[in-house]
Amino acid sequence: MKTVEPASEFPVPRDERRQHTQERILCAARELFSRSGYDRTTIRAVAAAAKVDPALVMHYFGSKEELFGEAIRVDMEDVVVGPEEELADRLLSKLGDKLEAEPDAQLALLRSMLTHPQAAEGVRRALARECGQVVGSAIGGAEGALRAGLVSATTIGVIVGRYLLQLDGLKDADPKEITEILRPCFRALVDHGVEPKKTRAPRSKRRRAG
Amino acid sequence: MKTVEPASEFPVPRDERRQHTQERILCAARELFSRSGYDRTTIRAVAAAAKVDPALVMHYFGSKEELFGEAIRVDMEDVVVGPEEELADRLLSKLGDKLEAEPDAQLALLRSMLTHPQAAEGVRRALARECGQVVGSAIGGAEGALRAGLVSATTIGVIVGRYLLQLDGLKDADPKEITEILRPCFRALVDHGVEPKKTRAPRSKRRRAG
DNA sequence: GTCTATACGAAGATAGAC
DNA sequence: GTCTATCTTCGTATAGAC
Repeated sequence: MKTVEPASEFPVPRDERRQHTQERILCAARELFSRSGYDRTTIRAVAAAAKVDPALVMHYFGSKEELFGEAIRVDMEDVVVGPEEELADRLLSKLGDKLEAEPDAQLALLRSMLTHPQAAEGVRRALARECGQVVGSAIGGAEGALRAGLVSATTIGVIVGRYLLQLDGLKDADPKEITEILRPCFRALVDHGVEPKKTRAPRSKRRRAG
Repeated sequence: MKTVEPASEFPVPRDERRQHTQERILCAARELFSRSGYDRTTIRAVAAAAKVDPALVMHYFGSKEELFGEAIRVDMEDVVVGPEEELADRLLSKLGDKLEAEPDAQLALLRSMLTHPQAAEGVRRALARECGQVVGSAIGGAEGALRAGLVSATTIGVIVGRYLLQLDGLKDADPKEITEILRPCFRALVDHGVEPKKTRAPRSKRRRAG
């Protein structure tokens, strides 16, 4: 099979074509990986979806693992810092973004996170980066880490529940409404030792530090 | 390979042996399915772990799919009902049980829920059964379903984060502490239209029904 | 650079000996 | 009832023609 080309009208730069082809393969790979997970996605299927030869996929990416590695690479360089008492809202806002966007790139990662070690590691890293700020706001380090873990767990649970498990009340819900309902939860998880401002004190009894 | 037997001292009832062997296979299957997921678990590996011949596994269970179906079957007949204002605590209590127990049977189901449709359906059903009570407590049906979905998502997120993803602050945490920190979250999610008793009113503005 | 053909291995499933 | 041997299919990966 040959890549569709307009016979030979005028010379398209090879590098451009090549890059375009690679991108199409990657796009197809993301699509299939995100839909079926790593194991059930075959090189052949990716090649077919990208309208190229299977061997070409191997030629470009070397192996299925490397293709997967490229497909799940998602640049996450947008950790916004800010006042501590707004941390919960910042995290919620980021969750809201993901709920609006249907993050196709991230779904490939999430779909395989339970069965593919590399994907699991990627998720752990992404979560640690995003929710890591929660740790610092703790009184004792251990509880801070736990709270960060719970924020991570909630975030993952919502995205997985919506896009992957497609839970009934969640899959068609309005992202705005989701984040609004979750706001008290995030605040309760994040704002513990922090002085309450417009939010009421989340807990009645204090916990000992350490 | 033969199943280890004491030469032939006295006749062990065949049905008993058979049942015992089946149980050993199922146990090995659960172990492997929960560790590696459906796709990466092979009949051969299950047979080896159970110290039986691969063909015997097929003989007993018919196919890999059916074996999986048996392995993930977990009787969940313990939906406790009770006063509505304690619903959040009941749900938390059940979550606490799962966090204490390391539910080996359920992990097989959870591990494959993102890549195996049958497992996904099983999880959806289990969650709906457990968290379905939340729906009824809503003012408008849609928001109730959403809240039930969010409780489900949180629950799944915590268990997945602890046992499967093994998130740092979560994997070694004390279950008691986890549920205590989550309590305000569950209350905020569940107790919305409900008259607050010992818990403060979770929201200030009312929502229109329908 | 692109594609055809194929090697190589592994897995699920089956047939039939004992 | 239990196990050996094998069939079939399908996956990744490679070698080499054009």
